[in-house]
Amino acid sequence: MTKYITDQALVREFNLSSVLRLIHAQPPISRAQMAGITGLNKSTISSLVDDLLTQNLILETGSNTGGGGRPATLLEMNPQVGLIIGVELGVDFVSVAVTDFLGNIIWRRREDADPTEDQDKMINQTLGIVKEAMAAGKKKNTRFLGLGLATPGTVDIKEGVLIFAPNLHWRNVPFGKIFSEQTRLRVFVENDANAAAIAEHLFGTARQCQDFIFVFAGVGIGGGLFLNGKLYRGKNGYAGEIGHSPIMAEPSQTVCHCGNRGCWETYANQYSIIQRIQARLEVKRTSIIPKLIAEHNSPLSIPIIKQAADAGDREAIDSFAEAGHAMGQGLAGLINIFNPEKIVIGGPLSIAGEYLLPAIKETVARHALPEIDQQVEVLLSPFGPDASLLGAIAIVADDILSHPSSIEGI
Amino acid sequence: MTKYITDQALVREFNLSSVLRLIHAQPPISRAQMAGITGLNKSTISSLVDDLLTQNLILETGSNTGGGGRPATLLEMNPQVGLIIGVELGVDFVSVAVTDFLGNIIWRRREDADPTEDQDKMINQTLGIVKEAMAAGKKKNTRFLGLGLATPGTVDIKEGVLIFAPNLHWRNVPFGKIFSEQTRLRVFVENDANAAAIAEHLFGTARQCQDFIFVFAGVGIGGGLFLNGKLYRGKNGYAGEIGHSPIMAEPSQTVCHCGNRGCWETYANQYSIIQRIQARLEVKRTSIIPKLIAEHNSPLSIPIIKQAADAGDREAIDSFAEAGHAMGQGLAGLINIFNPEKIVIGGPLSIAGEYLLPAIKETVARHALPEIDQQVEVLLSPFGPDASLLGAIAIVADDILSHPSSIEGI
DNA sequence: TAATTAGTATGTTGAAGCAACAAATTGATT
DNA sequence: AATCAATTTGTTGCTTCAACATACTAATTA
Repeated sequence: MTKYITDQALVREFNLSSVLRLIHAQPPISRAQMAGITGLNKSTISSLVDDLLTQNLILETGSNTGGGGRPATLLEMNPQVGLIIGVELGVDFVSVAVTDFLGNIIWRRREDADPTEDQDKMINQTLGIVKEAMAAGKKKNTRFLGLGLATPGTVDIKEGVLIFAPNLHWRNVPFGKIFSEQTRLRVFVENDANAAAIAEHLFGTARQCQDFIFVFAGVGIGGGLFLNGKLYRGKNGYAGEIGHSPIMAEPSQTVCHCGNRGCWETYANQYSIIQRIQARLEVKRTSIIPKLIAEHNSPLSIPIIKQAADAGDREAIDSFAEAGHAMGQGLAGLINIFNPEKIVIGGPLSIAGEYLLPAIKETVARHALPEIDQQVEVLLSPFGPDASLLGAIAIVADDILSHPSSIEGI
Repeated sequence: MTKYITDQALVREFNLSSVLRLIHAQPPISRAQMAGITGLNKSTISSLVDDLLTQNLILETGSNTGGGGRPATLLEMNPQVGLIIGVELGVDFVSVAVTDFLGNIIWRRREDADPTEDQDKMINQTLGIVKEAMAAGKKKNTRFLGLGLATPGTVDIKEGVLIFAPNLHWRNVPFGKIFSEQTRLRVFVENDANAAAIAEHLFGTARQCQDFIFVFAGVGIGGGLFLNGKLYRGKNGYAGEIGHSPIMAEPSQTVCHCGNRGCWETYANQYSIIQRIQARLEVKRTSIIPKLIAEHNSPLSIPIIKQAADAGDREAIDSFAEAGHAMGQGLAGLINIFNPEKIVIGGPLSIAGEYLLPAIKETVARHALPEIDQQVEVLLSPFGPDASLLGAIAIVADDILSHPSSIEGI
């Protein structure tokens, strides 16, 4: 439903949030600069800044004695205002991190996990790590601002319930309730790709960016759509299933788990790369990959292929390039549809980004409409495979940036 | 850039707009009901409604003596507040309409035109029709609220300039300047599919709908993306080029004018249907279409094929179904990406909607992810081939709904 | 010392809330 | 049938408080 402005308190909250986001996005910044940017009166800005200083959300840090006139007092975020806990539930692992308010990691742990085995077991394993995280954070002598949880699947973000995650085979899991009862923290739950998109907007490579798409490349290919300056979730929160669009490729398509043939994600997910390598190795044996597999004593994986590519292995490099071309074809379609400012690629596959990106860009340029293609920047997430973990952090920070006075109650 | 709330006048304007849109969307409605819906105080609503009554934007119409208690005074839009002129520049025609504030058509005219011949000539032809429209409107003894112009291509809506229209081969045409100088009216310019989407939201089948996609099917296939309750234009206004996504089809693809093979729009635009019919007629001659072509003494066209289908002609019906299947494949991809509430199909091709829609729905159901497909409604625009003409009207009405006090100056 | 820019203090404006009230109806009670 | 309580709608007058305007002080450069 549409949001209506009601009383003056909401106006205050809105402007407080605008000023805080401005300081967050373009630090350091002075009161006078912000008055210019926002159109708000100088004295109003001063009053809002006073509030934020009182709440310890921001700091006065030095002064800018640039041109003539009185030097400006510069303002920045206060990273120490409190800690945030982020949890990423992956398809075969759990990651937990503790960060300051700016997303700087203070503590982290990652464990393998198997969601198909037992749901309660995996949740308890996660809760165990979270409790360690809290113990580590408590040494910092500050408070926790909240806990964010990113998970594949559809999420009812208001209730904090995972509605349906096909990859985990989970339905209706009340993460919000479970984690807030166990930690006594405010808990936010969000889809992994959506969360990662918010992380890029707040901490990453899409700051200031109103229109971009985060592409989560891993077991499947998912998307976080950040449009008109906010996340787009669709009618029921399913928006962003970009991996099941067809691409133009040779007719011998494998059947996607969605039942169709030709889906983009069947050509460019991590298994497709592994299969491609395996097929190549059966024909040709000049690769160093078999040796690496033996050394690691583990099945073929993206990190191993990456290591081979780093050593100059042709098979590895070519396979990544093939996947990059498939990815580029899918992206070209998205670019035509969205005319985005940026495409940001993250997730497990992005550790091989340096090998994928040239192929991606080349294919995008060939298939997207030239007028639109010239406007878009295709980038790798600075968080790589941790994009959703940082996303879990980001959804907590984002809530505070939206409602600055809410932290009074914490 | 982000919109900042500044002074109380903006809050007033915002709430005035909220109340006006509510009356527009759910008439008739009482002050008390609106207080409930918006959360604004009863007395605030009364004050806002007084303003709108003074401006003649709304009317008190009867009272609702339903349950116990004092009967409510019901409010509706005042269609007579002023007239709107809409102009659609098509690839081979010009349409002009005069409507009241609710989009009811009072006068209209459509003429064939050839944009490739001479740009000035086509603009003068259009201006001529607009002047007739104004003469017709002046008899109604009311004012004009503005003129809207819908055109294929990319538009700088702030400056009212058509940046680039590949189908017309036009670049940098300052429609806003030209038409406001010639008519002395406020002029709004918008892309045809975007305008049509706004028409669906205000007057058509997507009222109240926050997330829907308008599909303009004609010479090409374009999209108007209405997301999170507002139009999404992308970084440079190119968003909505949905027709160049590939679909899964037999490998013998024709080359699209964009240079790629396999584009959705090459399988489902109006020429593709005409070609399909021609190919069938060369093989088989039991169709009534050759007879109809002779009767009309004009080349094969969608209306003729439609007429044949109405008469039960197999070739016509089957060709529409084939196009519908292609359309359904393209829509399935969009549905996965957007999880929209509705898909609304309009434009020239939609006159054959009754023959296309069953095939579209069947194919969508087969190719979209079931979870998402169950949420979407695929509909025909009630305005059919006039969707963009009504769109031109709608962008004027929408501006007034957004800024109710702006009409004081008209 | 003048000019310039940053930020603050004080009083004003006005949008919306609040609470009490008036208006118009229904229905139960006398 | 007349009356009165209950209920819902809409208005009036007063209060609150967020932002503005303007005049001020502060701190720097030339």
